[in-house]
Order: sequence, then C-alpha cells, then structure tokens
Amino acid sequence: MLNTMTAARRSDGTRAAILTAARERFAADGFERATIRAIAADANIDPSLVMRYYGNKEKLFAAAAEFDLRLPDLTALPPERIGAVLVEHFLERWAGDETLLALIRAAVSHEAAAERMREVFATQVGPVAARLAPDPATAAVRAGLVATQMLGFALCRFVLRVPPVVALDRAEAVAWLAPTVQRYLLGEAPTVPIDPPADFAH
Amino acid sequence: MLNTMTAARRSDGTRAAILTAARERFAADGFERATIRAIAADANIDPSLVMRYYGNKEKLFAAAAEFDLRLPDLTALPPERIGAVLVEHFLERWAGDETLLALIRAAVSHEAAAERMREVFATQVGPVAARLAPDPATAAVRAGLVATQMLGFALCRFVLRVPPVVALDRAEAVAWLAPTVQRYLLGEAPTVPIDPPADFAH
DNA sequence: CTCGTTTGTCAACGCTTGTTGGCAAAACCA
DNA sequence: TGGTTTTGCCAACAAGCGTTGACAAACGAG
Repeated sequence: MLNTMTAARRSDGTRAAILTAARERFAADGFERATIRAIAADANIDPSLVMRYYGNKEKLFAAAAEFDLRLPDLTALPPERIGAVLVEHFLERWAGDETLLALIRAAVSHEAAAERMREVFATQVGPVAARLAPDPATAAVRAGLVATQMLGFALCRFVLRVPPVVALDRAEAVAWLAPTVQRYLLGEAPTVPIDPPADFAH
Repeated sequence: MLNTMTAARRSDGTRAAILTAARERFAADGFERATIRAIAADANIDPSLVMRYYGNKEKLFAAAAEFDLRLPDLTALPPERIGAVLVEHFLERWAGDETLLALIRAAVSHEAAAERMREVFATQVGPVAARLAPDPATAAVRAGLVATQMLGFALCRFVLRVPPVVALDRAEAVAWLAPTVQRYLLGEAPTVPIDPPADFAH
C-alpha cells in the first residue's frame, strides 16, 4: 500500500459501478424493493461484492444518498428575483440527479433516509433562510415551508407523476412556484389570531 | 341467505378489524413493510383469513386506501377566503384519518397506490379548480399545483417530520399556506417568456 | 336433530431476501 | 521467482414473505 489515505484501489471502478446502480435502483424502486441482487446485476458483479465493499444494505444506501443541493450565493441578487432563481436552481439540480429521487422514495418508509432528508434541508436551506428572513427567529419555519413546496413539487412531478404537473415545462413551473418560495423566505410572517375560530360553516 | 345484496355477515367485525389494522400498518410502514402477518396479528386473527376476505395483499390495500377528501362546497364563500377554508379543510381531514398517510407512503413505491392518489386529486380537486379558475383551460394545472403544496406539506409534517413544519399549529399553517393555494386556484396564470433565458449567472 | 355453510386455525409450500464463508484467479511486492 | 493481498464468483444459510389447502368448531336453516 503506497498511499496511506484514499489510495487508488484496483476495485474503484467496481465500487463506483455499484454506487451508480444503487442510486438508480433506490430511485426507481425505493429502499426495500431495490434488492442487493438487482443492484449487483446492474453493476455486472456478484451480490457478495456489494457486501464486501459497503458492509450492508443500510450503509450502501447511506453512501448512495449523499446529496448536496449546491445552493448558489443569493446575496448579490435583486431581492425580488430570489424566489425565481432558487426554484430554477432546484429544478435544474434535480433534473439530472437521481439521488434526490432515491432519497424521497426511501425516506418515506425508512427512518435513516428521512433523517438525511431533514438534515439536507436544515443544514443547506436553513442558513439561506436565516440570511434572508426579515425576522431571523422565523428562519427555520421558512426553510421548512420551502421544503413543503419544493419536495411536494418533486413528489408530484417525479414520483406520483401527476399529469398536469409533469406537463409543466421548466419556465412555467418557475413562474408558478417562484412567488410561493419568495413569500416563504422574504414575506412577512402572518399574524395569527390569538384564539383561532374553532368551528365555522362547512 | 336472506338478503341478496350487502347481507350482514357474521364476519363483518373481523373484516372491519382487518381493514383498520391494515390502514394503521400501511400508514406506519408503507406497502412492502406492512406484512399480512403483522396486520393479522393486530386484528387478532390468522393471516389466512386476510386472504380469504380480501383475496391478496394488493386488493387489501385497495380496500384500505379508499379515500374521500370530502371537499366542502365553496361557491357561497367570499372568494378571498377560499384558500384559507380549503387549507383548513385539508388539515382537519388529514389529522384524524390515517388513510392519507397510508396512501402517500405506499404511492411512493407502488404504482397502483400512485394511480389512486392521482385519481383522488383529479376527480376531487379537479372539479373545484374548474369552477374557480379564471381560465377553465388551466384548471388541471391549478389542481395539480394545489396537490404539490398540500401533499408536500403532508409529506414534511406527517412523513418526514421536519421539525419546524411539525411545530406549526394549525392556524399558523393555514396562515402560511392559504395565500399559496388561493393564488394557485384563483390567481391569474403567469405569462412565461417565449424564449426563457437558457443561462444566467450562478 | 341434521346437514350445509361460514368462520377460524394450523401447518406447510415455494420463493425471495440479506448476508456469509470458502475458493480460484489475478495483481502486486519482494 | 515465490508469497501475500486483492478481487471476484459460487454455493449456501437462516429468516421472512405471500399464499394455499386441509380440517375443526360454530352457526343457521329445514
């Protein structure tokens, strides 16, 4: 072993192939339906190799579901464009990367994946909200609200494939969603009546 | 057999117990992790009875995932309150019923459940949007957009349990979400530039 | 009471799953 | 060259799954 850290191993190609196949399968089938055997078949290797290189299915998923939103710097932007740029960025970031899909599909019935998802939004969207929010105390809620809209869109478009949502081209999607995200991040927090009406006519 | 249709059977209690247990398990674990054996155990009966009464797991799910949004009549409402009333209704409808949760968890990796979900929004929210939209041609998109926000909220609050979204009380949630739904249903459709800018500074 | 039907239990099937250990070839180092 | 490590394949395991069919008890109609 020449290099002590991150030595180039002969098996790196295989490792990468496994990871790629894993992402595809997890994205397409979710955690439980994506089988080690299928992933190994896609990568043209034996299932036991997956175990040797990644320990178990859980750890394989953890390795495959590493996800960076790569949020751009928004500070230099005219404030009224922030929503649009952010939505545009989300859509572009998700279109070419199956990791987010894998994460959503798995997170729904897999606690570790859900935790990863929460983490992504807390650590990556949270700070952005903190810098933009009129009242810093509301930053976490704002980041959460952005998550509801953007994940909801991803859910309907990529997972549930709701036809009219799939039919939207990117510009239309941005035009519809941008004001929402804009308001969640920059709009003033709504004032809630102290004693909300318990009932009203249905 | 006295009555030809919907005769009261001695096993109706068991059937109902199975359905209740099924909804709970599907809601908590998703389609594949919810096992027939576990459902039967919850209902205090033998797994084979589930098969006898519901045929197979697929049909059991179909029976357990029947869902009616019970959308209220909005025609008599002042237009500016529609978003709020609708959001309030969604939240109330979902809080006490595990079916929606089961549907979301299953739909993510189960095509039949996804189809059911699309159906629910197309047939129940679609008509409402058709009656409210300024331009009827945009009704389907509007219903879809409402789905992105409301399902996204349900996803973050009930499934992913994103802390700041869980922390919102119902009135706050309504205050934040109502304007979004209001705009999706009643706002004018955004005009999209014919040739959207392909690139911009990141 | 008696006979047919319904309700429920039990044991087992065939299959798939994640995971393991052994073994052969290839690659590397001396 | 010889010895060690790495890479890969093969066969098998224990467990869990949906599902099936046989059989006993409870029930309802005549």
